[in-house]
Amino acid sequence: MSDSDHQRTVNATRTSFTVVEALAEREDRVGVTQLASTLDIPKSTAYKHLTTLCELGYVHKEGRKYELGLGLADLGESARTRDPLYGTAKSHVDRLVSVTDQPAGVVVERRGNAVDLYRAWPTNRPAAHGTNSRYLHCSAPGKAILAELPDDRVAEIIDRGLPTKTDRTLSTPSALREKLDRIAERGIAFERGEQREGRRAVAVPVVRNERVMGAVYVAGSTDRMKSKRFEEDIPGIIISTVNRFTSDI
Amino acid sequence: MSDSDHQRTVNATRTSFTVVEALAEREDRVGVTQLASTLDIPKSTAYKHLTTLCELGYVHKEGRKYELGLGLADLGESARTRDPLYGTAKSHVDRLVSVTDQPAGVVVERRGNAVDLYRAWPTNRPAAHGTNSRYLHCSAPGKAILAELPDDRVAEIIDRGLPTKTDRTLSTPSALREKLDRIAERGIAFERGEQREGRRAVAVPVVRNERVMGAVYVAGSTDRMKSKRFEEDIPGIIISTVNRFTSDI
DNA sequence: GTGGCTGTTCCCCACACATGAACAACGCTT
DNA sequence: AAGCGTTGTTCATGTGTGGGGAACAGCCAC
Repeated sequence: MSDSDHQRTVNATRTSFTVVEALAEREDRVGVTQLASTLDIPKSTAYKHLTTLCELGYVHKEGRKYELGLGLADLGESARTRDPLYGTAKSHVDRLVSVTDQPAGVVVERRGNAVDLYRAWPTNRPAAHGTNSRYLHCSAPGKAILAELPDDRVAEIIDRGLPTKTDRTLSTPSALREKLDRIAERGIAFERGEQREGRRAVAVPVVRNERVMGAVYVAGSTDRMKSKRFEEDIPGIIISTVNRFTSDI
Repeated sequence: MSDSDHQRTVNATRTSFTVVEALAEREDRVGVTQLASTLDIPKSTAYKHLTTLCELGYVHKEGRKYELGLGLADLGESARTRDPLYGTAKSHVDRLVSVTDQPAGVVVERRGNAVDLYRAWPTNRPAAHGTNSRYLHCSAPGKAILAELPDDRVAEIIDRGLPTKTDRTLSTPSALREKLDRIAERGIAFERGEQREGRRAVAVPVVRNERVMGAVYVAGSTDRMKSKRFEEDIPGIIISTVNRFTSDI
């Protein structure tokens, strides 16, 4: 597959994005040599692509080190707000935040990872940004989506590994599969400190035409989400919210 | 410049991003032929790049039409949260929202456009997302940044045109330049329905080592921002906020 | 059915990308 | 301050590949 595809695709584009992705994964800035060696490509090639990406504004050069450029922020915003779920779910997420006085959001899946389309926080108690897991298996919205995904897709994702984030993370295929069955039955997913100690969440998948579009969640610290509120009230609110806008997509 | 640069940069990458940018600018999905004709490139070339970008997850193919993919959302988030201003300003913006009970944010400039690094809204009254101007000249944070930018950069940006958004937009170079001088003197910028009818905002530039890093703003509808609150109270709050974190960057 | 669109594939050649090696610039150690 | 290792940058080259035209196929409207 790759051999025939390579014939009809642009290799240079691929390497350029490999460079960008490498920069995205690193926390710190990085030099040409370092980047080239981690990607196992010649220095000069890395340099040429970095220069090109700089010129386009998607990579930023600070001194002799490179990092992600803000051009990507523009593109990313365009991509997020373009998704059909964004437009329909946004106002409902906002209302969830008001009603529950807790952070809420809407998540979609792409290539086995969770992507936040939109999230909002209660004003006086803003939560951390960018801390949500990219992994599906250890978050409420991720599991809600997984439970609705076709079996072969789930298998693919499981095969890529189930990293352990806390000691409650479901990191074996069998444990995860069993949980997903229960989630599919009930139509709701819970997260109890599986991606971060002290964090809880409830999520409901958004299904349309038998395809899962994403999931809506409400999150919060364990002390704000316990017993009936966590297990019944908030689930009920989310379910009715999702029902409401699933019909009028 | 372009001729010599073309020798040491990757053309294929450039066209790939041209394709992505074209998709970002269009509201609707687009087909190969249509895209190729607007970009004035051969169909087959457009097709090859689109296919490559699809494979990488940065473009999404729905039926026979193409649109931006969610891979860009990931990269965009990485880029935003990586900016030094993001980390330092975020919590202060959150506090501005609490204190003023109005939307606030932090903006940086890239390539003559305004990019929102972070913004937040009061819980019960969430504002529209993605509606802020990409233009610098008609928003409070944009003007705050312009006022601190070197003259040649300002000239470049003015040369690219000053689109009129409302009848209050400063759309002539002389009017804008005059205003920027006053903003530079006072260290604060006001926006009075210049980018959208009924919207007001106050912004303060963040300057470090004589270089402008970005601007922090508080926005709101005209009826929530008038007289002393608009002209003195909120400006004072923002200035003291910015002063506080400029010192400990 | 038919015609005019699309998207997709084919194929070939110029040429621009990938590459290693040479060069220059930095910064650390002494 | 000088030297040396490291890094970034440039150069030169052949070869793989991206660009582009044109042919093919698939859709939809009429």
